[in-house]
Amino acid sequence: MRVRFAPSPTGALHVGGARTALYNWLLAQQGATFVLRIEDTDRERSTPENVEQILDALEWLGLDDYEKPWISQISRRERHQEVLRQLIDGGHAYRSTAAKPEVDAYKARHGRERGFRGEAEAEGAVRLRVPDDGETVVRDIIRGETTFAHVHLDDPVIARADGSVLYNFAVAVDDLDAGITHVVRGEDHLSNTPKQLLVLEALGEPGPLYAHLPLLHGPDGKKLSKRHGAASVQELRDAGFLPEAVCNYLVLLGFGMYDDETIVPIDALINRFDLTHVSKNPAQFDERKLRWMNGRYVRDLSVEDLTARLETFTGRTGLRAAVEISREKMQTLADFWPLAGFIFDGPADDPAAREKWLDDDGRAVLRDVHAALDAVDPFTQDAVQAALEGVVAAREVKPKQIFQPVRVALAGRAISPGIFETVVVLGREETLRRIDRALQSVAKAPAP
RNA sequence: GCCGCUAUCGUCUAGGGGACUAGGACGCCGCCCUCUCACGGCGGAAACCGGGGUUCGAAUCCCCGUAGCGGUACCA
Repeated sequence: MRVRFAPSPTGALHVGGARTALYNWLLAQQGATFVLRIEDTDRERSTPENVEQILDALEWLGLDDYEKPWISQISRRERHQEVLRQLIDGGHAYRSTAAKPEVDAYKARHGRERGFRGEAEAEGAVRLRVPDDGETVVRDIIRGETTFAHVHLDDPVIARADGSVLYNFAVAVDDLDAGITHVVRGEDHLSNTPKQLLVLEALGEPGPLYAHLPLLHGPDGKKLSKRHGAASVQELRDAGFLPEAVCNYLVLLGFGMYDDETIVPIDALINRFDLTHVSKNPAQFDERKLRWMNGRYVRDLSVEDLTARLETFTGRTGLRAAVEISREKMQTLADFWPLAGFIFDGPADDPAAREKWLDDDGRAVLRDVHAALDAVDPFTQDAVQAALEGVVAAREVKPKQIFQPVRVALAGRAISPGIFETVVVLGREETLRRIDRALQSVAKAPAP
């Protein structure tokens, strides 16, 4: 069994493409040979930058154990010309100058549902001759057999007038030469499959087995694109998602497990994945569910691992202590800095929080807390907690009345990791300094 | 227009003639936990597109409609 992933040469890897790659990769883990080929027959759009982006995305996802990738247009020109000549000489294809107007005129005469048939000419583009009778059957593991009657099919153009070949021709010949047995790709290719099969048939070749995956849609039900937010793997990475969560989510988006598990690591998926259980209907990409799933994966990471990833993501170092007290509150890596950045960069500026919690009562509380923490020794979490709870008891108020002013003094906002943990991570000196500063800044603020 | 694919809670899905009072997950609502935000726990609302068949029996099989999506390029 040989499978291949043949993405467009257009830079960023679309999440739909990522899912296709994932399914191919899963098949490879089950024993298939996995081939990667950039399919580019359109004036070499496969720039080194574009190819690198695709390869990077696959590497990030951990799907990079394919056979050495190759680019169709660049390496296959001569072979394509050879097959083209073979088809023309054999009477399976012909040159024709007929374009859109001629095709429309033909259909006006013979009926809208009749496929275009042209006459052989001395020059022009190359069209494949489709038999008038019969049908081409696409054998698909996911959908069963789909039949296309030849009468409805136009003689497809397989090469331009300048001799450069077109996708439906190139992909058929490339798959044939690469010995591909199973083609797993998006459903958008289903309607063009008979053209590819017809090329193969003219060559006397049987054609592979297909598995056309349902398309991915955005929240509005339309094909997923940039305007839906993160539509590419690189955007997902930049948004702070973990590759293992993205893989888990993508596999299950369109693939139903027999049991009811949702969080299934990619390794566990290898044994259970089965093309016959891939869903037939298009799926909407739901970023909220991905966020939830990503949170689960974040919490399963060790503190060391999570710290390393966050240091790469933020470009900062020395994050470990802050990570340890924040990990329960993150869904994505991008959530970390807004939550814990104050530990490193000083309090945030949230006027509403200051106004609410640093009023006269709040300042009185801060003075008590300052005194209490000043006396704590050793400065451990238990001791800090006892000291702060002592203030709560002494003032006979709800814990929140004490903890929130402290939180705002330290973090500058009403949301932060646990207050005892935060105080300990900041240390006595920094904590007291921030409380002093909060008292001063409030005192200096002009009275309303 | 023509050709094709698809159709279960808002979303992802389980379901392959009786086990369906249609199960799980995200999201949503309520309660609990609680120093904020989260996490976690418990509970709840929420679906078989419509119409005909086949059958003792249909979410499941067939047909027709409808809707959504895709293809229809000298794009990939």
